Amino acid sequence: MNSPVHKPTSIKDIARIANVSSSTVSRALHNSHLISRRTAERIQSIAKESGYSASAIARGLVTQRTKTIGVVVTSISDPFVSDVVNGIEEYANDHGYSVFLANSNAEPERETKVVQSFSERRVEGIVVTSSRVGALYRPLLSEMRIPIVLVNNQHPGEFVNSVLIDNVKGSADVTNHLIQLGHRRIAYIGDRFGYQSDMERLTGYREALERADLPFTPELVVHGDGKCEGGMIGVEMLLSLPKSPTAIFCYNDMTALGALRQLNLKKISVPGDISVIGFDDLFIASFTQPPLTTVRQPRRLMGRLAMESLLKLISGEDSATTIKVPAELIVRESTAPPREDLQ
Amino acid sequence: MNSPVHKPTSIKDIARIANVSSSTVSRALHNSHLISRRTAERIQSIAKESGYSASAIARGLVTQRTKTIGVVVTSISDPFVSDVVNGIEEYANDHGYSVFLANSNAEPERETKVVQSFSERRVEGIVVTSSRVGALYRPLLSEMRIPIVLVNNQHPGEFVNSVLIDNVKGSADVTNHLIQLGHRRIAYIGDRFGYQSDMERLTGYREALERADLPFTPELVVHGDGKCEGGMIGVEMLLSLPKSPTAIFCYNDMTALGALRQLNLKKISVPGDISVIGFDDLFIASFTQPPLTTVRQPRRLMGRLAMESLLKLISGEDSATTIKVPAELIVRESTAPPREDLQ
DNA sequence: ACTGTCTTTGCACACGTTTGCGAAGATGCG
DNA sequence: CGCATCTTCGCAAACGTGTGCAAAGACAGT
Repeated sequence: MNSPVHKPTSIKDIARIANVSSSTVSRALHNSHLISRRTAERIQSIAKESGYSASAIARGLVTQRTKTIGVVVTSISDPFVSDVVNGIEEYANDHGYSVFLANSNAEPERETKVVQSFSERRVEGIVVTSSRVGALYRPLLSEMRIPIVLVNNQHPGEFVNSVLIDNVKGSADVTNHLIQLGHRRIAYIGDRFGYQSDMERLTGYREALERADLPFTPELVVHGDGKCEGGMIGVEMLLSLPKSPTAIFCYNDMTALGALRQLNLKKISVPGDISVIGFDDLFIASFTQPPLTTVRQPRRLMGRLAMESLLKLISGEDSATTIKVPAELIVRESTAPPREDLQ
Repeated sequence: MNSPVHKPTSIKDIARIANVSSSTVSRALHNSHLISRRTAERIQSIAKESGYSASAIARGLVTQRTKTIGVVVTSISDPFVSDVVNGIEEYANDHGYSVFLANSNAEPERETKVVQSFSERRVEGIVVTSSRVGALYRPLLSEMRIPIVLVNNQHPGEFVNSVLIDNVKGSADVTNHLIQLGHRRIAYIGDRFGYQSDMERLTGYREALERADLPFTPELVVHGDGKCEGGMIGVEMLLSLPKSPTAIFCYNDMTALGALRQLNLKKISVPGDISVIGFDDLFIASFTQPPLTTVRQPRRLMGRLAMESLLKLISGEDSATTIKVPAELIVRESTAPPREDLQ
């Protein structure tokens, strides 16, 4: 009646019922060829009707393989992160792995605590997404020898495997798209100074200009903050130039959102007067006014690739240390040829 | 050099170094009062410098407590879900629990497989968010006696604990807000027929009308699909009425998004000609044109409450079977008094 | 009938930890 | 000094499963 702890049926219980040894039961449940079909089926039916559920922890203890991995994220609320985790979980689950999830909230001490916990749980691998504290993993990694894969890490050291987006190529695609539309004065609103992804996107922008024999104009590059406010301020700065740009490439969609809002406030038509383009293809990008041209990161794919890479590491293969995935330009309605009188 | 599997140092290794028994080491690491301070400190320092990491699985095997819980979600990519999970993970982690995450993709067979996996992993509890297959858990629940908490489940059976949003109250708040602004013809664009949350929101809407002595007009209630398209079609239907409503209450923000889009297409001003209001307070709600008045669900709080409830169940307490959390009206710029000539 | 091979099963140990119990030593009290 | 109590530690069992090895039985070949 009131049994607070209900002991699940074990392999020994079944052995007793079937009148065999526990090792026979273990083998029968694994369809070992060492057991005759008759007794195997008999044991399996007993197991089924007694509601047997094998203990993964006992198995893990003896096999030394837990079939679990840990993923640590800054915040699962971040839409980018949750999509990546979606891909990781899917791939992991399809390969018999369960995943531990932990938020770090970008706090280093919490991050170490989480990794320590994963270590005690004997996860076979770890994937870290969007963390800025990559260096922190070096001692832990070498000490406990757990394979680690980073995805879109801000400071990917050479010592770990990682999958990351091809920022340079994606950014060049954006710029080329604008150039082909006829734009010649193209601005860039970046993130805060020093972020690797921001620098890479700036690089792509400059390379594309150079290839098209267009001049690089330092005044057309301003810094935002990766958020809405930065986009608004960035636009304000660009509009105060003696000659405004005809197109604005924003570091990410949030920045573009701010840019759109500020342009709307100023009664400047998009894309009639100025074209705007973002990066990330957040859910919101297709619902702005006008729908935003942007660059899509294959987030779920990146998660799957990270997990695939991790499984290779676990099985002992030396997989490629870094995987670079292509970004995809998504053309919507916020970009158009420049007004003729402004060209 | 090439040791593919690196055995972590165990309690026995430390015992050998410290020249004591393994049980002494175990107690020393737990700061047991059975061990003298001197030897305890000696052992702890040895453990630290040898990089010892206790095996949670071995511990779990003997203590019969894994300190893990499982959370199964339809999709972690859903912003509602990811916020709830954020709250769950935070509360769980603060109480020493690790969480397994698994997507069900709303596929029943995958859901059972996942729960089976959790069972084998000997999780101490399970929380399920936004699932429609609640009934599926009854046999599993009774069979393996694992505490389960549901959050915002579509069919919360009486047999499980659950935390859910107060749809009726939130919906009544919305309707009252519109009534106080002076609206008398208020429309409702619902979800597909038969969903519990939709029916509850409709109930709140009707109750508020009744309390204000306003008539309930069946033509003003149309069905959407919980998505953007449903909102667009719903608006179209409402505009074809002989007398259009002056305000539209949408089942959720996505529906409201569609409504805004369609109204914009028809050159109908919001909130000048028609007020629009949503439900959920998705991230996007503050970025629409105009920013959307809506109802906020305290998603992280719901996650924390679910985990708190689950921990009580695990410790044997009979916690309240259902927790109802209040929704909060967020007034932005998509609602205003009706045009005087339309009142 | 003897030997050898193949099939099927059980014994025993291992995985790494916790914990009840007993024992040894230290200490206190009369 | 005798005895009781307290402190500190080790022994051994247990958790539930997997697996090498031996053994028992079945069977075929000579």
